This record gives sequence, C-alpha cells and structure tokens, in this order.
Amino acid sequence: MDVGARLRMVRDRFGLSQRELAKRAGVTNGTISLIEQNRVSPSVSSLKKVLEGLPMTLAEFFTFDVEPQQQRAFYQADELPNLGNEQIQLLLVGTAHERRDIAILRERYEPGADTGPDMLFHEGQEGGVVITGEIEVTVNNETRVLGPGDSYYFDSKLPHRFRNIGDSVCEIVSASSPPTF
Amino acid sequence: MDVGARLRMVRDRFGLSQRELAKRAGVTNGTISLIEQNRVSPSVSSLKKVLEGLPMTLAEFFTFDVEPQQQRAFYQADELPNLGNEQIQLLLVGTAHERRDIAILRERYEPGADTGPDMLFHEGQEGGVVITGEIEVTVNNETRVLGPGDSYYFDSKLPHRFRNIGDSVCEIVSASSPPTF
DNA sequence: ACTTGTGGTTTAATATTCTTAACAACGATC
DNA sequence: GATCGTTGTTAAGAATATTAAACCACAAGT
Repeated sequence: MDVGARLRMVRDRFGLSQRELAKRAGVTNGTISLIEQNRVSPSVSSLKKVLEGLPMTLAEFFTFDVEPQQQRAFYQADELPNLGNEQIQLLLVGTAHERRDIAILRERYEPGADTGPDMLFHEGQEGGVVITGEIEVTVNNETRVLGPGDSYYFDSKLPHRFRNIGDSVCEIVSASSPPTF
Repeated sequence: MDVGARLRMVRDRFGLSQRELAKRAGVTNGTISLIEQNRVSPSVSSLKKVLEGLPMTLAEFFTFDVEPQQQRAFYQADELPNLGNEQIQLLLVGTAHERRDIAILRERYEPGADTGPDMLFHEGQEGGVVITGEIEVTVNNETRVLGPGDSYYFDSKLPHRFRNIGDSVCEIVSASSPPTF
C-alpha cells in the first residue's frame, strides 16, 4: 500500500481533517493533500512531523497493516504441525496464517530434552508460561527452574537455553515475535 | 537514533560501501553520503530505493532495534499483575519489560464470563491455546467451541468475542502483537 | 438566494533534495 | 615514492518537495 493511501487511512482513523492535522503537525494543508494523492514523496522529516500530529511513529506507520484478510481462525488439538523432533515437540498454532506476526507454540519437553549447550539467539522477543512439569531456563548467564504457572519473557538477542532436568514431561505455551524458524 | 546513523549502521552491517549500495539501489553515492551525515532528510521514495539495495523494508528500517538491554527474564506464578477483572482474569507475562513486542497473557474465564456482545477489534494479530475447560470463540461471524489443546489465531482487526458457556473455569494462554491495552 | 464555514484541491514561488563531477585521504602494488 | 583503486566528502545545477494563497464544492444557517 502506498504512502498516500496509508496516510489518508490513519488520518481518517484519527478523525482529523487535513487542516486540523496540518496545524497539529506544523505543516500546511496543501502538503498533506499532495502526499495523500501521491503527487509528491515526502521527505522523512516532513512525514515524521505529520505523524507526530496524530501521534504515530514512523515505525508504526510503515508497519501498519492494511488488508485484514479472512483466514482460518480455529485449530483442533491434533492438527498442529510439529516443528521440533521427538525430544522437543513444537506445535505451531495458526498454521494456515500467511503473514504471521507471532509464532505461538505448544512445546513439550521429554525428560532430559535440551536445546543444547551452544546458546540460541536471534531477533525479536519471546516469552512463555509453564503448564505442567519443570524446566531449567538459562538467559544471559542467569539460570532458573520454572514450574507450572511460572513464566519468562526476554529479548531473543540474549543467548538462551532450555533443559528439562526433571523426570516428567514439561509442557509450555510460548510466543515469539517476529517468528523465527 | 537519527536516520543517517541508522542507515550507516545497517549499511556497515551488510558490508557494503556507499558506492556499492548506491549502484544496487539506483542512486548516487553522494546521496547516501549526504543522508548518512544528516545533511539532508531523504524523501521516503529515495530512502525506499536505498533500502531496496540491501534489501530492507521501511518498516524494518524504522523498527530496527539497536541496544538489546539486559532485563528481568523470569516471573513466578503469583507475581503477574491482573489486567482484567474478577470474571476475566488477564495475567500479563513479563511485566518489567519496557519496549514490549508481544503481550502474553494467562487468561482465566469464570463460568459465564463474556467479553461482551459489542465485538472487539484492534491492530495486530493474536492467538492462544486452551489449557483447561471450554470456551466459545467468535471471529468474524464464525463461532466455535474450543477445548483443552485446541487453539486459535487471527487478525485482530476481525471482530471477535470470547464467552465461557460451560460450568467450569476455562484457562487460556494467549499472545497478541502488537500489545494493546 | 446569499452568506459563512468547512472540506479537499491546485498553482506559482520558494526551499530542499538529488545528481553530476569533482576533490582529498588512505592503502596496496609496483 | 609514484600510480592505481577505493574510500567518503563536497559544490553547483537540475529535479523535486513545501509553502502561501488561491480555488472549487458542499452543507448549514439566515
């Protein structure tokens, strides 16, 4: 979706006229009109000024999703695909969804299961809740054992590791964004 | 962080010289030099062209995170704050986290609990897994009853509603991005 | 019907960005 | 040490964005 249509959409959503927004943003109404018609490609400085009148950040503006396509919404327990292996089962929620912002997983760690000594790290953030059993989680040199109801949340750039050191299965529901697999 | 420094950083990260990037992007090296020095504020069209040479989207460019700050990572079951009420308990995972990408919730619906007949809708995507009990979920005119292990995932722009129509408590772990509260 | 106000659009002048083509600084090679 | 190739920077002109002030259309009063 082009910048003009995007701006018009968010402005409408905020219920402001071109002149109202122009005043709040410190630009002229003509500028906003021209941008919305894609007659010009604004400088990022002026676009930033315009968005500050809403207010909205550049990141939000460009991340902003337009078309909410109808999709499959419901998934039965037994139809989730396994992204992991036998030791660590990773069932992805919402398989049919195309442009996914979050990876939600039902995770199942067998006793002794371990993501390995070479720590994981990647873009984004992740968190989760322990449903049953216990799991040893290490994040950036800090290690904790979490039980049912306990949870975690951290930047995925920090090196991390999961180990089931107990003798019973451990189940977790986790989410990470953006999805990495 | 300003646009110039951002561009220089991502260009360095891709290991390209100003001239190499300029050639791939279809602009001149002078343009990139001026942008990186913040001597000009590029038009979004030219910035877009530049980023396509990497390649990188505008959204990624402005979302781009610099400093992965160390934070609290672990949370005990009893210390999560409740964002809901008595009927619908919403426990937020990772309270201490500042710039949050995902809202992970332990949700608990009492029998009869209902998010209400006026459907919810907002930016982003959301999904979840039912842990115990049953819940009636409606997304965009489609209604389903989900039990333990069943899950859902949809665009939050689609109107949606949750109702516990059973006579036992229903527990869910959900995630939504971007967080909306 | 005539004003008044608001909405978005357009035009000519001004301000800014972008290109072209040069420059200076650094390292490698002969 | 001279030459070459590469780096990032810069000056002046061409191209584009922005402003200021007009325009047109529509609706609400009077």
